[in-house]
Amino acid sequence: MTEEKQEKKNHIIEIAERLFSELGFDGTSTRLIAQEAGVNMAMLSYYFGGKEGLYLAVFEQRISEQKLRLQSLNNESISSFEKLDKCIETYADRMMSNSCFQKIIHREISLSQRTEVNDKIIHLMSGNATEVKRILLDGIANGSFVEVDVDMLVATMFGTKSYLINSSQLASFLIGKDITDPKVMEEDVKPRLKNHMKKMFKAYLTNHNEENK
Amino acid sequence: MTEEKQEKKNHIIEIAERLFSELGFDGTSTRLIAQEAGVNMAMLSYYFGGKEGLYLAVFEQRISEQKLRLQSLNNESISSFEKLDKCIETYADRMMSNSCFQKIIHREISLSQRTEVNDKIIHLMSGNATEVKRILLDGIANGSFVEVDVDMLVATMFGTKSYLINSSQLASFLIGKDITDPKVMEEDVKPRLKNHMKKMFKAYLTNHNEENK
DNA sequence: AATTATTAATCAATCGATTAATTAGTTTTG
DNA sequence: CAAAACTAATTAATCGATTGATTAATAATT
Repeated sequence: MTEEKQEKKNHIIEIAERLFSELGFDGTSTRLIAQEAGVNMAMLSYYFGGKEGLYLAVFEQRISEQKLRLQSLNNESISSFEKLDKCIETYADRMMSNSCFQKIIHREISLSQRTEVNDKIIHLMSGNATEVKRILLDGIANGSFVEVDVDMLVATMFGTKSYLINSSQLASFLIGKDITDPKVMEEDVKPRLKNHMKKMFKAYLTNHNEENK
Repeated sequence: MTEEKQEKKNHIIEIAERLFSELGFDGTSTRLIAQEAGVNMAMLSYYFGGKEGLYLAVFEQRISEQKLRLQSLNNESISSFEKLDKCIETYADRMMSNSCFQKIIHREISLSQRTEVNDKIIHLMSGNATEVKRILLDGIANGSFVEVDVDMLVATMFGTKSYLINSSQLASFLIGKDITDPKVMEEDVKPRLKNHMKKMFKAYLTNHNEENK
């Protein structure tokens, strides 16, 4: 059955994604993946052409879901502040789910090898960064926002979220709760992150009392 | 010679640090380390007891330098704003150097294994986070700062810097320059990061016009 | 002479990948 | 409709390569 086969492939991808995120690419053996997925090791090559192919399949699977709908957001006729808020909202919602994939992406970026996967990631992520940057630049151009270092502000936006996901052990210590617990993440961390980002960005982007120096 | 031996050990550690940061722990073979360092492979076990021991040695080497002198800063009798500025300054200076080690640390945290190394990192990094948190809490307590979500703000501080270092490929695209170039990093990125962080933090921590809702 | 440092060679273990054989499922054919 | 032929899916076993580690022999230093 075609759909049955696809289900099995998806199951393998799901397992592989988790293991890759926990153990890294080199740290995850095909034997372990096969064992955890409950399939024969040869199936990985049969389905995906090998370990590298499976790794790529994980990205193919997620990368479409991952594309933020910021382009359409940027075309809406709403204020720059509303765009920014929606952007923060969307990003936080998206990023908190599939944290496994986020970890893989982040680790893959920090290494500088495996160029095929790397190129895909860079293309995807840089596209997102560009959209956020445009919202900020537009806001500055139409006078809604004060002039700030846009690049650094984008780094702050992505970096803050990234810290909570990728340094979850540290963040858990900082907050005093186990961030990896989905309930804590959803009901505590996510709302606080959204609120924090919105307030801080607004305060910074409307701050007029330090024009000199 | 004891010092000559120590020099050789340090040289190996230096090479290993770079390779671990570029290729990851599992992705770096002992043969490659020995080759790059120009020593026999057996020397790694002879000196460090094995690959894991060498990995630990990298941390032992760096972890002392890594400890920020924030405790003393916290005892100085200066304003909360000055403390915060100095904190940002110190952190940016420290973090931009030895970015290799920073990458290793970050990757090690995002994985959740290799517990001995992990514990050391968590202990070190959480200590730093606590100090920054205290500066912010003190500032709020004495009325210098507006009440904000301190934990999230600490995440922003560490996350922004982490983004520039660990996602340097993305950040380079964002900024339009090669961040990995030390000259660019020192003369462009670092000053901008410091300036950005100081202004944003100040704007956020002195913002009084949105108390409602 | 005795301890330390260094080398080349080799160890077992594990890696990803592939093979040949077997089962299951589908299609063709009488 | 059912037997045969064929294709796809799955398995166990094995492949060569590479891994980290260790050995026994040699060189250097004390």
